[in-house]
Amino acid sequence: MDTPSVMKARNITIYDIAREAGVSAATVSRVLTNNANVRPEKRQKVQALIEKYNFKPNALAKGLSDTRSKIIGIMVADVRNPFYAEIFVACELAAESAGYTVLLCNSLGETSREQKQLELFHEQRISAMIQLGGRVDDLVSDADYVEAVNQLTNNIPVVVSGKLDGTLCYQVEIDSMKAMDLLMEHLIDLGHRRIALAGGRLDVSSSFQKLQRYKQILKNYRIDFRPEYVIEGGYDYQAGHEAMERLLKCDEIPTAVIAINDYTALGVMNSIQEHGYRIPQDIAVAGYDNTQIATLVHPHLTSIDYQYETFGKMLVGTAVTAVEGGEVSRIQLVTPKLMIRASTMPEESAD
Amino acid sequence: MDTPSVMKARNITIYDIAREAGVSAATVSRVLTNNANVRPEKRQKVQALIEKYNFKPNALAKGLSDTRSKIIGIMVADVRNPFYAEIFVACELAAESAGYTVLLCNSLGETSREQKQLELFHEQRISAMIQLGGRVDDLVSDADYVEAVNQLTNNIPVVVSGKLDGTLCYQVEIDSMKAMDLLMEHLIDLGHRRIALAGGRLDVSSSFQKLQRYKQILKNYRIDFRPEYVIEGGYDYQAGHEAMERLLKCDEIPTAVIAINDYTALGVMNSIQEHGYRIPQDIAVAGYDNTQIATLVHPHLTSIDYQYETFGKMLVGTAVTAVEGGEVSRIQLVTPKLMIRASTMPEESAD
DNA sequence: CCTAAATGTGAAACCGATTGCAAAAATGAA
DNA sequence: TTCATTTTTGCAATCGGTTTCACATTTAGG
Repeated sequence: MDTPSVMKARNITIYDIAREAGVSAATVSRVLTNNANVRPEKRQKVQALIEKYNFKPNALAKGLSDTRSKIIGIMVADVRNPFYAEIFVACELAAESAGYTVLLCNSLGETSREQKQLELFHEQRISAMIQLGGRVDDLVSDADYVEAVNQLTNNIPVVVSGKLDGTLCYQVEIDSMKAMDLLMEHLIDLGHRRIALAGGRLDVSSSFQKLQRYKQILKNYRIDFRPEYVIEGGYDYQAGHEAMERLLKCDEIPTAVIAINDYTALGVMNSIQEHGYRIPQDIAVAGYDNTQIATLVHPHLTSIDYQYETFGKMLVGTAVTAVEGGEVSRIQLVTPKLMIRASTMPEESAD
Repeated sequence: MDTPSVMKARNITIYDIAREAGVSAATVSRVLTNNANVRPEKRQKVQALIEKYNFKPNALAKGLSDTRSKIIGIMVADVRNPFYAEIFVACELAAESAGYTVLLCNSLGETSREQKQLELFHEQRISAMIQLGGRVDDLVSDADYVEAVNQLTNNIPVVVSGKLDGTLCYQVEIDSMKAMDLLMEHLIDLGHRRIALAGGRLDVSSSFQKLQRYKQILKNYRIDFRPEYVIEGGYDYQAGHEAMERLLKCDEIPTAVIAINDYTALGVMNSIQEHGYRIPQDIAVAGYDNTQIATLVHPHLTSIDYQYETFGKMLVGTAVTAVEGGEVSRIQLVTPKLMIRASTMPEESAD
């Protein structure tokens, strides 16, 4: 079945424009890059033709000649997690205004995929890489992976959120100490003294840090640390539900629970409600990430907002500045914000 | 501050390999592309050097020489919507095994962004485009946009889900008739006769189709259509909540509500529960999309599963086949599946 | 009016792969 | 051994831009 009418049109090139304008390709290039000096009349003529043919310079050719594509590779654990989706969109917007394109990859928690994605980035000759979650957040880094990332940092800037020891990465971190401070102070101000933590694996650096700070704050307020109030687990709904089931079996049930993220918090909340307790009157609940879920549940969930827009700008800004040879500090912090909602504030629950 | 030790290493090329192996670049290329006939000993030697230097062919150069990058551009309305996130991941996996890379863009519902993304895709010389949501799902297509897409379809295959009249796009659709059938039959089997629809805008083709089918089924079962049971609105939590508030004011309150998606269903559920009604004993609720939310809420939500893996495979498969000159039918359907959970089945609520 | 400095322009090299073509080498048959 | 094949191989062109460099043309200054 032939389709004569649907003939593929060859993409028009800088030479086509040059020929018709009666100038050289170099001149067209100068018009494109804007900065060089071209006689106004010629510039006009060329620009008119560019419009006329809807000419768009070939990014491949451009990338080939300056040995890098203007693409920033972003690797996240899983974009189906709203936390990463928020960050991705923030990065996309930031990259767009800097004239870069972003390439998203999901590592899906598999080291083999992570390695493969690195190769793919290499093939695409990306300008910089941003990585969040996955390997970079493990407390003990995988030697092979560190090696691969190191090789990458020799060629391009790599920006990570999370620790990746032994590499020359730039770090943009959420100030998780500060986040824990905000939550704990909020709860302690409300009179809570029996505060539990639910979910999170301690071999993940961000979760580990949260626990450290939690202990520190208890000490500052001269509140005894109770090991039975720290329930390790995963990062999903189930983890929260299971954690709460165990907490409800404690001799003294906690009066407040901080979950590792909003999904986990939801599990905690459902467990509480199933047992007939009220939130926040009997038990207050708070989460992390301030995803859409926080305002979808009942009561609305107090959560830590990660300032995605700012975060995205800093990630991409760091990458771009480094690519273009500017000075950027190796490590930067984003200050989180506490979003107080009905799950910790009884008087606000009449929403 | 100079960093002498962090000298950027030039990427090694096919020529470097060729020189050291004592062969021509063409031979290395043949080894790379595998298919040509190269003497085994030379092939060995070349392959060893490729390993040794961790050489990865430059995708830009490759793309330049065959005038297309092996990239599939995917444009979705907003990846923060779990529905699109699921599809994206499915497409990513499918593309990966076909040897393609996917480039994700969010139109965020702005026509101007959509147009700009199209230009960006053009510059990147992508092999194919997949579009979901946004303009392509409007019942009345925007003339400028159709023109732009048409121009694209002259050069590369465009696969859409949703109607985009007046273009030569390939269509991969969820069988939304079938989806409505499944939901309605399920509810009617359970004895429901007063079934309402919540959320969705009727200028969006998928929503419009759902309504058409809904009416048809009512007619088949000789159930009267009640206009007050169809509450138009958005696609978020709020829309569901507001819709239910209105439905609760009807003379005869519906005994079942079908929401336009899971978020909206959640709004409906919360409204019902706030008014002291029980789900599903007093009012049954069902949603669309079968996102993670469906099993996070209480009771778990009956929803339509879009078979993301299959869907992604078909989208990418169509794109790839078309790119490579194979035959694909212009329009294909994915059959959805009903996920029955506690929000419609009282006996299953003891989960 | 003549030179010096500033500006505008094109030819050609280059970026790193693929590929058609022809030469060279290996193979086989006579 | 020789000639006809078949298999391997390398040369050189191509893809579509950017950039350098040298030359041409203005413009300004004395």
